[in-house]
Amino acid sequence: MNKPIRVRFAPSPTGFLHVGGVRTALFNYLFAKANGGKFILRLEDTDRERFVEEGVMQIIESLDWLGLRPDEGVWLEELEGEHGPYVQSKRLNHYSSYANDMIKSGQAYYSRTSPEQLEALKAEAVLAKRPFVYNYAMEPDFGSDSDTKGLPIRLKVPEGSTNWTDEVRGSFDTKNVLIDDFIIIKADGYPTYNFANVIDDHLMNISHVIRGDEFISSTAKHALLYDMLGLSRPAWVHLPPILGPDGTKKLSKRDGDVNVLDYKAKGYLPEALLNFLSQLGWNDGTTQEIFSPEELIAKFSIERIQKSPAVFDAQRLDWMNGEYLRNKLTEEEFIEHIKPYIPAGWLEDPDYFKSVLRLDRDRIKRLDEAKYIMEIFFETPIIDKQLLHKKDDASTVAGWIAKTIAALEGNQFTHDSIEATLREIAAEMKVGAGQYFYVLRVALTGRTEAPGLFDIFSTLGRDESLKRLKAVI
RNA sequence: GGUCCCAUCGUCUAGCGGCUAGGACACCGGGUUUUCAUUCCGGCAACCGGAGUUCGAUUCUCCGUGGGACCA
Repeated sequence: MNKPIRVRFAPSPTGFLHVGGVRTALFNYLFAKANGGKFILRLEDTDRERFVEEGVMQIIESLDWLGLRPDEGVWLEELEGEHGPYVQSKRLNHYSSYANDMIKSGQAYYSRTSPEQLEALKAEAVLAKRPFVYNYAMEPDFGSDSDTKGLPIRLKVPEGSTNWTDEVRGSFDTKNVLIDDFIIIKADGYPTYNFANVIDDHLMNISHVIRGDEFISSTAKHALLYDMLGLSRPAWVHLPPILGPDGTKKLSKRDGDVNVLDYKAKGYLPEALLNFLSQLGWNDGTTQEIFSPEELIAKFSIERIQKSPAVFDAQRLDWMNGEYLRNKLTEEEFIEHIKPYIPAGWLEDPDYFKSVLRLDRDRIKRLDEAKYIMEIFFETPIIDKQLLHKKDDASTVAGWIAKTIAALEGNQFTHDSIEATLREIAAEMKVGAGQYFYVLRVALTGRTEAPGLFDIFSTLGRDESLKRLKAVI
């Protein structure tokens, strides 16, 4: 009785995979894995005008980075499966075969309305303030002309109504008079989205259609198609939209909803991004915030998918990424992750690199920040004199630094010995530690934010530290 | 213009008739620290409005308002 669980992610390669698409892919993936089902990747490329060649590889690369590997369908090489091909442009024979059958049975027809006539009909409807719903009665009389070449095929929508159930929103009931005789095969011979989608989901044995809620309004058409073809319907699961930061419109490019590979470039971990996205429109009902991919699979359920939209909050993503960076990686793993973001030369002395990393690791929220944060330990900083003399005049500062150099020459140069010496000097000069240490920090790093001062000294070592101090006086 | 969907802190959300409406991000204080970050403690902050149902509504129903999606 129960159909095997088979879900698909079916993007159109019209651009790059973006955040909304990833969330859809993720929920499909989680549902499949949670139920021992199959996750299928299908490409909907019948919109030839908007097709982007690189789009296909970008989608695969993105899913691969995220670890959302399909069980079946389009992939780098090896995948595919018994229901292929998984690219719609290679499945044209299926669509025309179904369409022809529907014409024979009178469920569909070749439409002879010209674009001009169509426009006129629309204008008429607008003028009469009536919704425009195309139907068979509007077809022009074509007499004995039986040439059907280059004509689009329309569905002949029957009377009655179509109802269907969404697993998260409940049932919908649409009067068929509101559904127009939509085109199923375009004049160029390609199927429309609505048609190809249904045929493929049927042929590929899809049990659950999990997709964005922008498809709710076309689902009645899909349900109708299944019924007319006598096919059993899948379960529909529509996901709430992800809105941009101001909450008034869908997340767009302007809000950072760009190629997900940009998130990789910026140094987000895939686990963190998935964790974050999993909470947009779903939660497990507890106060848990951090979920490993395995936990998500174990806990995911359609019942807990939200109805209301979610706003994409980049700050929360940054926080979560920081959590992963700090707590979910071993030192070795962290180093592996950070490599692409830093100069290779920094790793020449692994022990030194590790000692720097231990000071800076908790400060890194995104891997692309690592270079800036760590570079003070690998490159001679440029000192802004204005910054150096911000709190005290140049001669005072020079005096402090000279004294510091002298005192540190013979120091053992451990964190504690440096601290003892510097505090002694501060007391001796009757200068506040905050003021004095500020100057040393700037002299050493060129910055006002950095790790602890004594850690900087001891990590840099005596030679480098003194060299930097001497350079500013 | 038509059809449909949604509605708890600024944001992600818990709640499924009776709670001081909970957690997290952000923000603001304070401790730790020489600074930023980390960390710990504390604080600010929400049930869109109006009817109805009910002994009792954040929760159920209806209307309104607001936001969104699709089609045109």
